[in-house]
Amino acid sequence: MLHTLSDRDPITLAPVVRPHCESRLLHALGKAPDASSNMTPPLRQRVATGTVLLHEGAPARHICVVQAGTFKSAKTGDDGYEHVLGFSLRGDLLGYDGLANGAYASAAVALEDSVVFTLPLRQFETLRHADAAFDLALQAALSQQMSRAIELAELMSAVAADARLARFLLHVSARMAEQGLSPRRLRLRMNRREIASHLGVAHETVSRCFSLLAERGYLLVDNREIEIVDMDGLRAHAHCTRGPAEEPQQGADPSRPALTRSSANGSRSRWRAAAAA
Amino acid sequence: MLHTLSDRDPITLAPVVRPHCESRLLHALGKAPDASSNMTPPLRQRVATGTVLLHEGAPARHICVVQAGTFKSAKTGDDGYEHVLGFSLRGDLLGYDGLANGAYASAAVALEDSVVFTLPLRQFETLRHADAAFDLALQAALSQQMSRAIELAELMSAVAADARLARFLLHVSARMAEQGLSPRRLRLRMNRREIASHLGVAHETVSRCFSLLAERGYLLVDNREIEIVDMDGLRAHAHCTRGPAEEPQQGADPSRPALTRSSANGSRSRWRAAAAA
DNA sequence: CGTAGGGTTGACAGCTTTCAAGAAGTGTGG
DNA sequence: CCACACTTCTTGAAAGCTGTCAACCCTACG
Repeated sequence: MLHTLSDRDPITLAPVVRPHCESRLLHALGKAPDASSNMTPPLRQRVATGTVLLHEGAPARHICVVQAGTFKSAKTGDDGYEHVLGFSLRGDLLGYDGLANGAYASAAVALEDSVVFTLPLRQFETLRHADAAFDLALQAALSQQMSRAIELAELMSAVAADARLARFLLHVSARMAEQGLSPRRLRLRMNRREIASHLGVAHETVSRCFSLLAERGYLLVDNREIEIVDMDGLRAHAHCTRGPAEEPQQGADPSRPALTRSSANGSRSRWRAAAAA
Repeated sequence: MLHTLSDRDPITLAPVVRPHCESRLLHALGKAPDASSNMTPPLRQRVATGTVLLHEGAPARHICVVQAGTFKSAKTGDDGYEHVLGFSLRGDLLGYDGLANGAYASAAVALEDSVVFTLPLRQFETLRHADAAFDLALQAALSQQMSRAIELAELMSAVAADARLARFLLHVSARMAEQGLSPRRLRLRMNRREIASHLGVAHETVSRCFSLLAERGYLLVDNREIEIVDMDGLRAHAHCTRGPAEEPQQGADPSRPALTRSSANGSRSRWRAAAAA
């Protein structure tokens, strides 16, 4: 169930070359399209769930921009442990870490069916010098990426596991909002183990923290479907550097009965939140 | 004891404008100097220990390149907790995270008397387009920075505190080696609290881990003077994702008596390592 | 229908944090 | 030069949280 793209032939699944792709690339990078597309258009490439788009350690020959979908960036240690560095959405660059050493420093794996623009490095350089708009968009994307790296470093810093998870969810929520989606209803593309690896905790702990945040009344949890019902509460919980968020009054708020036990019964009430008892 | 540079007048301490500074900048960025310096030279600026070179949240008007010395990048939370994001040495860029949002995402503070090149953003853009060598050097530095960010994210990931410290020391060692300095004798420019913040642990834990690594015979520790005496052992200790490095035989190796108790007696034997008892 | 993978929860050992105190280093002023 | 204050570093003890091991439920899939 895990496809891989050969390094020699990175366009394996469904290469679709379209006119005006460059404008779309610029759009994906967050800039208004530029009419001066006199370059050969970049390749638009579909990537199926589970596909390894970039292999860690492989010679870096391409730079990719996520146009749709979700990727995880991961690095596998000598002991086989996979460390998830981050998740990439529309507009994010993949493979840029390969410029320095000529080889990708991390792998990129599609977590859902996705679409990327693929630029050979040579074309990448050419584009940068020929198209000012592209260069600016790139520059901005890079800087953004850098701030995001900082933000994510903060996420993993000296806090309790539940606060980390809260920050992670707020981060995801913010990115959803950036793309015009609902910041409250999240559909996580990654499993618990990947979240755990990203946050630097055990996957069981992630599970427990989801339960805790649900108990507190901040979330409704149904597997990967998350609904944030108390954004401020979640934010408060995320802010506490240490300790359980300065005495949350009582364990569970009686005024907010909230549902419990995932998938107890049918249709819509599969949410997990707090035990009424 | 904490100087700050005004945002309006960033050249406060000892502005020294020299000819051919651009070549030196390129050199600092890791590239061979280019003879075609027809630009106004960037400003070379001395920064005293403790000076805040870039203020978090301040409008981003400059990009700096570290020419000599050490800086810490830090972000202060709403609760006043300072999170140390990383340490910057010669060739590293400071302030690049400000390009995206127009304001610096993190502060940069000198940990020792240092020297930086300061480029106004406008000049920065001009330089990039006019000087291909500069642009390439910048690109490489950015990519390097990105890989470094990944590396550091790895450092903080799901491992025990002692392994984190081991990784951190190996990281510092490698950077020292990059600059032609000894990879074994390290002179840390940051205090325990800053290391702790960077690693995401309590500063007491850092202290204890130093003691542990010294006990194991990997290090000699005298405050901020560190000597790595068993690089392979340290590396092995850093590699273990979890657990105390698969049974280190016994607590202390009798064949390596090693010194103990810092500053017990005079001259050179102030190293701390293992209790002989 | 059986298997495999994902998610949740419990129990316990272990590590880390926190609180507290002491030792050592640094800088200032008398 | 010494005393003093302040910061940094180290160490101890107790409490808390997290990791590990294990079991269970559910869904997807062959």
